[in-house]
Amino acid sequence: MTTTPTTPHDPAAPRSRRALRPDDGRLVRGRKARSRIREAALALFRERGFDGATLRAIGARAGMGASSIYRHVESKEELLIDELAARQEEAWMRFRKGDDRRLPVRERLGRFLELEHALLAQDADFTTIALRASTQPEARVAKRVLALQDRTIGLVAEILQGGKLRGELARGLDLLAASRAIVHVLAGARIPWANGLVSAEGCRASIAAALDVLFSGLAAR
Amino acid sequence: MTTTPTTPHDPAAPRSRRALRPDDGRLVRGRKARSRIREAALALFRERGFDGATLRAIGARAGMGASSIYRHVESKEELLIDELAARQEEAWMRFRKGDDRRLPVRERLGRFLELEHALLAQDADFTTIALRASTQPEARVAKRVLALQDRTIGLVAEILQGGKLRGELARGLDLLAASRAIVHVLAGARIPWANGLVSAEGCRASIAAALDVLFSGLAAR
DNA sequence: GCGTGCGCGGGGACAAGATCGCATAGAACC
DNA sequence: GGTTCTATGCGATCTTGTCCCCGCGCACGC
Repeated sequence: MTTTPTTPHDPAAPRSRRALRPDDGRLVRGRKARSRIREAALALFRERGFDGATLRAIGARAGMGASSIYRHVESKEELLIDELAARQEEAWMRFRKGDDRRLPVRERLGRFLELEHALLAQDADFTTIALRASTQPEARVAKRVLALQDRTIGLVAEILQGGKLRGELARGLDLLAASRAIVHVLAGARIPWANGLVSAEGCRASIAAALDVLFSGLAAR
Repeated sequence: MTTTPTTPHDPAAPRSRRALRPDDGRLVRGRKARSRIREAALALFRERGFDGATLRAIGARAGMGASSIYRHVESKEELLIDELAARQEEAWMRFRKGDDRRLPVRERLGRFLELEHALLAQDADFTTIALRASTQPEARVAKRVLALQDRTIGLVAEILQGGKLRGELARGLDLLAASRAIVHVLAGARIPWANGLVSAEGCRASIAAALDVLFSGLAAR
């Protein structure tokens, strides 16, 4: 997915001339440090929100100075994206586990969105930050967020595909465009909620209404 | 629109016990300063982009120190929101001027989106920043962006309404939900473009495809 | 055993947005 | 004319993400 893997200091793929053995003490220490950082960051995000969680505080909780965090991470946003990616993964796994391809598309889609929503609703910050990250000039982070979104779109497309095969969907339907539209509408509906302008219930209702519109279409029949 | 007008230092509505006459020298000076700031900010945004335009630089060009800017503005984002609002206003005016209510909805909508897009496409920064602003914890800015978006949604709803009256749209259509969906899809489609992951043409195509989907609907007929 | 290379951690510095307390100046009121 | 009130302006300072450079310590080849 990433078009430029030539990052000089990418900790995941060090460009050392002589490859280190994966059980090298230094690498092991590094991995432990990374997981400490992730834990600390997540806890502090929960406690104080993304902006409230200072890198210095995260560093302190992880047992290191703030600047050392940059040995393992390229930016603060990346910490949150890591977490977001992990949660997405989990939500998708959970979806697949309970998924039944014989159900009507509408229902499968509903279940998927339900899980996706539950995932993000855990912290309102996630919606906010994922979006903000996608608007950061630092390309690396934005691209990761968009890649995640692309995967979501892909999953939705897969679900729709099932429905299309069984004739539940319009024949000429552009699956990709449709999936994109669904995902975008979801994101758009969540923004006012993340800003506290709409209740969780209002957000859900808005999404449901949008799905109705999407399924039946605007044009007169 | 704003639910909390009790800001202690809101320059637009000072809560002085004794109201100042609008031609009070201080107020006049303040107005001039504000417009100088706006000019300087806009010019620098154009020259160096939002992040490249330092508050200190803006202040210098406006003939004052950076900190003084905060006498007139609550945050850097607000400067850009001002500009965005002005452009929205202009785009809407231009739309209304050339609008013909007898045209098919689809066409009217297309023209509207065209103008809206031309407006934002002037600087890719606008899409990015408007979106980023809507994710800022500072409620004031986020709310202004969302209010702008709400107005856009309202305008789209108005356009759709015309089509509905003439039977071009589905009878049971939820106009508000539909308008929201359209605007959200637009925003969603613009994000990858603003990040340079999709060409302007790709973005436009994606929007067109989404509109197709929206109009004809997902479900089989 | 011993240099050597490399990953890691830290202190300090920097940039830029934001805040604070003080100074100024002009208007209003006596 | 003097006092007071208040919008404006400024310099210093704070905060926080990020960068730079140094020292440490461990693994590896000799």
